[in-house]
Amino acid sequence: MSVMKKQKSSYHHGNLSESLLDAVDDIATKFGLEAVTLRACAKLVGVSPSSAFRHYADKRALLTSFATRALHQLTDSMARAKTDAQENSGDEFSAVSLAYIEFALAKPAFFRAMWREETIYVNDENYEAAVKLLSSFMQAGFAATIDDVDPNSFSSQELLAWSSVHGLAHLFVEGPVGKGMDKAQQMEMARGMIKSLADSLSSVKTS
Amino acid sequence: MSVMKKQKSSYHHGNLSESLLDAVDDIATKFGLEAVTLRACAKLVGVSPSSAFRHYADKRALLTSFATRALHQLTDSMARAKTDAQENSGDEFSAVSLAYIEFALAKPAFFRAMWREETIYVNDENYEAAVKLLSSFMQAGFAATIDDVDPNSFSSQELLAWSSVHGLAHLFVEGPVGKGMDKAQQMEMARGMIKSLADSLSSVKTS
DNA sequence: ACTATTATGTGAACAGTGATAACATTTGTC
DNA sequence: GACAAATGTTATCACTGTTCACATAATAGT
Repeated sequence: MSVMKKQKSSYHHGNLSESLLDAVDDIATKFGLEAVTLRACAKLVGVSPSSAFRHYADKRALLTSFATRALHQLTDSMARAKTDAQENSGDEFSAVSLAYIEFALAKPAFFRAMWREETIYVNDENYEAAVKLLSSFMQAGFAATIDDVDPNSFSSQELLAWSSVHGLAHLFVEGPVGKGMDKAQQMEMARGMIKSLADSLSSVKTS
Repeated sequence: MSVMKKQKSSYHHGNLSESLLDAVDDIATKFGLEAVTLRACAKLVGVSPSSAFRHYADKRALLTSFATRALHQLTDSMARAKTDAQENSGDEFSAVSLAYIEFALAKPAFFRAMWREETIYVNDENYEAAVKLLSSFMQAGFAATIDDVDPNSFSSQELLAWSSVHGLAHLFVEGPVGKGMDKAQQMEMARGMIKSLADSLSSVKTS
């Protein structure tokens, strides 16, 4: 749907830069990130291959935009989980962590695209802002200031929290963990790990 | 050195399959994993591009072998750290964990190559065996049986340990954590997180 | 309303990529 | 020494990202 080519003028597309991102989305979802090719995206949108360069300096810039969008999707999902937990008086930290892992399982190609230094421009300001916003949510359970989060000033506990949640997500997506399992089993595994994490963090806190 | 072309017969190379892995090593180290191209490897070894296909079914098979070798290098490094800790009566678990992260920082391209489902054959038996061996070392601090480690039967605490160490390594290599820091600072950060991890695990254990 | 300028899309090319197949050379075996 | 298997080469293929000259459309200035 979102990738449909505009029929109006049949020359100017009208919204190509965004539609190309949708095409990356489609192809990455269906055939994996390695299958994302500039020509395939252009064909899917119904446009000539070279037209992409009017909107993105190169393929890497396109993938950077896609990664940025994926980061925002993940952050939105975490934000939803957080407010849900607040309303239902659940554990915010667990809810946010589970959302992180659930996203990786649901959209593995997106998760891969987010963290790939060699294929995106990690110094792009939008990308950096998206990462910063995301990382702030992993500090949410620690009453940190949401604004102005510096990935280098994480406390040991906060770093442990992000690392473990991120690490499990990555081991699910790229590694051997939970390989033959279905999503429900994997999420059960994640719940177990997060429980251990939350228990240990609180026990450290109160000690 | 290790990539040098044999001058003896000048037709048959003698040890091409291994030398190609050395070439991947060299190029990945110097120019990153994305720069690893079949032709570049062949040229470095001093051989025609198509000769690689006598030893590897395709590029993905070559990268799988390389990933497997990298996994063994990491495992060796962890094993060394473990025996060192034993001899010096240090903390085995911390030593092994630090070796994991140190490897990722020293050889980021190798670490990337290890965990990339779309560019290697994750069901290759040698790769699977190497992963299994590696994962067993992350259970080392928990007095688990070293043999016959099943990545799906990790306890919550064991999973937390592997996930957090792996996650931090990955956030260092592909993510925003420790970006402007030098290796010493990054390792200090890692020590902090591992300390938090070890503390919390032991506090859970004894509670 | 008409034109000039800018924005956007096209077509044809380029070098570099993984891969294949027919051919060449060496090594090993009887 | 002949023959077969293993190993390396050459030529070629389709496909990739990218560029450049050109075509078309949208917009601004008068």
